[in-house]
Amino acid sequence: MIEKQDPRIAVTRHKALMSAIELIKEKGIREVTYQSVSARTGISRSTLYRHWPDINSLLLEAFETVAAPPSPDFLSLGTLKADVEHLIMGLIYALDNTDWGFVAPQLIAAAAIDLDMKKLLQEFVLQRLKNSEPIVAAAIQSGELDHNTNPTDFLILVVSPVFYRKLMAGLPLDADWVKRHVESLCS
Amino acid sequence: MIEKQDPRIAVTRHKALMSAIELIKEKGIREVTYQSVSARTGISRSTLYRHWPDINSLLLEAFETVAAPPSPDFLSLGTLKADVEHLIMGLIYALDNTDWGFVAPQLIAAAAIDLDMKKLLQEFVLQRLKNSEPIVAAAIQSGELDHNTNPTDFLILVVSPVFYRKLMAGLPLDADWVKRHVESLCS
DNA sequence: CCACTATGCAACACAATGTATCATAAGAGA
DNA sequence: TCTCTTATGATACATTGTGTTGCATAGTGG
Repeated sequence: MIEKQDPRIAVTRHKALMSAIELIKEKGIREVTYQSVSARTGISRSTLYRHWPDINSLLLEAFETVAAPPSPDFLSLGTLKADVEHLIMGLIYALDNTDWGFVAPQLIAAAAIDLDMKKLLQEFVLQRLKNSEPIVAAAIQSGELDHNTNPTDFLILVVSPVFYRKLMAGLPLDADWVKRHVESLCS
Repeated sequence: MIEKQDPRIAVTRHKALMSAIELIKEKGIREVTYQSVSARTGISRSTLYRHWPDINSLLLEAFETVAAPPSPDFLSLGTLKADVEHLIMGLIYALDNTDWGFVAPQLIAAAAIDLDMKKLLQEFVLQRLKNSEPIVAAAIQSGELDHNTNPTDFLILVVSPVFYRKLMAGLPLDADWVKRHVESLCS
């Protein structure tokens, strides 16, 4: 049973959330205020207060919007090496080009402080890992991976260096590194 | 040539920075204001403004204080497996028990926005990796690792899953996992 | 003891927060 | 089309935080 409601609500909420995401990306959560969102969107402050009782709830919903459930479709490319490379290339692209990529470090920080944020981030991350599990299953099937390989462990071994290099070490994620990395995991 | 200066300055700066670190740990950088630091320390706002012209410079120096250069001493335990396990256990301990551990996610977020923060984080991370390179060198010497193993690549493979599990996936870092992880990298 | 200066205090203009009231404009239903 | 409902915008207000300044005080070094 879907309640019919004023379409203006959806427009207002969407505009405010998009604006919050932009602000998070560009200046960090410190700069996300009722004032700044109001100024960017033209939505009056009083309206923002009506929709979100405090800034944290607005931030949480903005993060939720970005961390929408990813597509679970999977089609093996034939070899483990190809599948892993495809997974990594997709991740690198996402980190450099999508809202999720820019917002992720801010969400990591928020998750360290706030339990709701922590839950949101964890569920998103675990869902993504789960979506990639067929890669491991296929490789076990074909004998490329040992039959008692832990899918989560293996996938984390694949993706975690990407985050580490990008968010912490500031090391390049170029084709050369991808090749080395894939080689070291699928030999 | 060391300038002799009023010892009160050092006391004031130290108290303020410690307070800022506490606030970062507990509530995130959003809550670090001249007001909150002043309230916690008893230092008057005007004094804080004299030492740091804006909040970002205070935050940066607080992060610098936490990310002090780590000890570069290394002594091999005899086997690669033992050295890697020691490295990981130390990292897990630090993440759970030191200022650095609690502040790291906030610094990751700050680094994604601010260039100075980025530089600070990267230099710290790269220095830590460098400090652990003797582990790889010793293992190559003993034949436990291939002679053309890239030290940085290998060490990132070791430590990045710790950060991923702790900061993103919220997965346990218990003895069981450490054993599995070490086993999968040093076989 | 004196000169120096780091700190604390008070005052200020200004901006942001959080709340409330009222008028208006847009959508829903007949 | 007309009316009822309600989401929004405008305004006002008390409160809190920011950024700055001037002055008094108290601790430091010579």
